Amino acid sequence: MLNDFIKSSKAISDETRVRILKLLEHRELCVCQLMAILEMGQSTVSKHLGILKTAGLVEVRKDWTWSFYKLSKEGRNTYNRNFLKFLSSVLNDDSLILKDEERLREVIKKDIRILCNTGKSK
Amino acid sequence: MLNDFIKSSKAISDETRVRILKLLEHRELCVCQLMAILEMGQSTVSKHLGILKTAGLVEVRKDWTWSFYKLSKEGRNTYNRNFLKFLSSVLNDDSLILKDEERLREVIKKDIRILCNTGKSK
DNA sequence: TCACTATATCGTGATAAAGGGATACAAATA
DNA sequence: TATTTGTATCCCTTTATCACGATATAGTGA
Repeated sequence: MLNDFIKSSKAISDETRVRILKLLEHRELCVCQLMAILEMGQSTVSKHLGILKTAGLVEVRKDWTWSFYKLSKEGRNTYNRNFLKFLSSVLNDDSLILKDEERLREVIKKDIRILCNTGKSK
Repeated sequence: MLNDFIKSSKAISDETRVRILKLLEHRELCVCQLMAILEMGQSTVSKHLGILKTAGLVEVRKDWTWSFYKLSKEGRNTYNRNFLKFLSSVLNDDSLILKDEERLREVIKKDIRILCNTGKSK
């Protein structure tokens, strides 16, 4: 109850996680794509996704070896739909969010196998 | 922009502050009344109120020697009205929130001068 | 089976936040 | 002026959070 609410609001009260959620409003993304857009390490991105998943704000779909994350439609947590709806209505003209969307467009042009390979070690 | 959003969401992602905001939905309250309801130290309550005020979620009215806090109607921060509206629609049947409201009813029965005197030292 | 790849988890150091005691301050009172 | 009162601020300790490197795991392909 209160704990669920706190968990969700803590989840959305981090810049990186808000950026991720705003990106996922456009389409599902895997970890390495998010790494490329956010320019952050793999463990960092993965942990943030874990927090969002634990809060019930996103869900995962395994495809081949990739984990594709997307905004959760239902959400076992009552508040999540409201949080996500609220979030979708704001920050759409924020400069950082716009820059992320710009990078998103670049990233999805590329073949995911090449992107993820070059994204990490050789 | 993003920073304002993060600041507001951080402000509401703490149990004590959510309890305060839910109490302020009913009426304005001074620090010592909140101390009595929350059973927390004066500095703790004051600090939380400071965070809420900085985020623009509450505003203060000085009356005599008391600082009465209430939910801010306008809010320089665009998101606050939405956050407060959202908050008012949830947690109304949470057990802790209900208990706080119970205590609120007891507290507002008492003369504020007596309450605040006994609330602290001697 | 062995190596590779994408992701998850663990451990760590740095930073921030929570709670509370002590102190500072401003307004009211004596 | 000295004192009291309500609140804000400072300092300290404990706990949480962030970012990252290193390691673990699970699935794929040879």
